[in-house]
Amino acid sequence: MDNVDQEFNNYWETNSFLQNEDFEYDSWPLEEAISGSYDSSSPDGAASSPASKNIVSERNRRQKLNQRLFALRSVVPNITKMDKASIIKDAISYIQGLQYEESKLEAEIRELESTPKSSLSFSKDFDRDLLVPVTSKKMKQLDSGPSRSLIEVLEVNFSEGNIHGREDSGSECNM
Amino acid sequence: MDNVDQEFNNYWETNSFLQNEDFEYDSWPLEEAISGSYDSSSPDGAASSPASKNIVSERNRRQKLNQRLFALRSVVPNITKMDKASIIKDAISYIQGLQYEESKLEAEIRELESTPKSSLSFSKDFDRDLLVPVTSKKMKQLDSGPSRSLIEVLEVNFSEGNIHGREDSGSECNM
DNA sequence: GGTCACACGTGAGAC
DNA sequence: TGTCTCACGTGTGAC
Repeated sequence: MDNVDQEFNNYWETNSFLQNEDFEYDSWPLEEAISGSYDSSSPDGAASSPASKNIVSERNRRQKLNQRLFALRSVVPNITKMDKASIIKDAISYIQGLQYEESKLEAEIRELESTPKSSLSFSKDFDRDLLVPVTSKKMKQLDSGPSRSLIEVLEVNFSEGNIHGREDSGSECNM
Repeated sequence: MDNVDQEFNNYWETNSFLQNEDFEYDSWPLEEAISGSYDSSSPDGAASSPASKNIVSERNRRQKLNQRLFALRSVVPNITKMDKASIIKDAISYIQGLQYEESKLEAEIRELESTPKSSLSFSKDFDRDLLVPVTSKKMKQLDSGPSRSLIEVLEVNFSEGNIHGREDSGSECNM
């Protein structure tokens, strides 16, 4: 069922070639994580390469975007393809399905909490059976488990500490 | 704090496309409307499409990806920044928030349907206020919910190269 | 021998 | 001043 992942692992070049074990100074603006296979060859003494810095910065940005994309992929339960566009497409479908279902659940709760207990059980069961088989009638398919991937994230959290914290300018978690 | 509220319409170049608010973004037509006056001056006699075809194809792909990204942006209610990485970040946060909230609502419904009416309303309201303060459709943001730091953890996980897809193994422990 | 999808480096533009 | 983000074209590898 998850053979998609290995396929994915072959498909994209899996640019995981960055050693991330550089817990360094608390401000991490940008660090070149890739071992430079090309020489700088700028004999300017304290030569911070003018153009090479841009290159590594760009590469870093690109990598960040890919990581985000992977994170998005892992959050969406059913991904069909690994195309960087299909990932976003599935994510959109999934979001819309969740929104739809959530509004429906909310309406159901609202109705259910303000209902005389006579007709309560009837309408409840009806609605619930209606939306269990598939998420919505407009979607093609989506929605496996409602909240399973969050657990996966949690278990990732066990194995690994937080490293990247950049660009997430000041927002404190409230929990 | 972090509110960098600017006019974001000028940031990216062309945001004209992207229809809104109807589902079904699928299978859009691909068209090329660029000025194809690139002469590659191929030394070969037959100048069919030596490299220019690749160029237009690549450009088309890039445009498709941007379009998907805009679509993703439009379905996420609260977008902080327009950075192509922040869009995905907010989308992930939103998805996780929706998943969490949806499971919560589901549990609530389940509890509510199999509960005598006496203690029903009490526990319901309690649960709702406790962990979903912004449940309604007018929620201010559920971005900065419990799932903010999880994205970073995921990113760390990906950048480490642990992309084997082991993450999808079903585990049902619910917090 | 084609297309598809990708990463890469580079110039431009916006802060 | 520099830094950041972007689109672009090009080469490569996988179907």
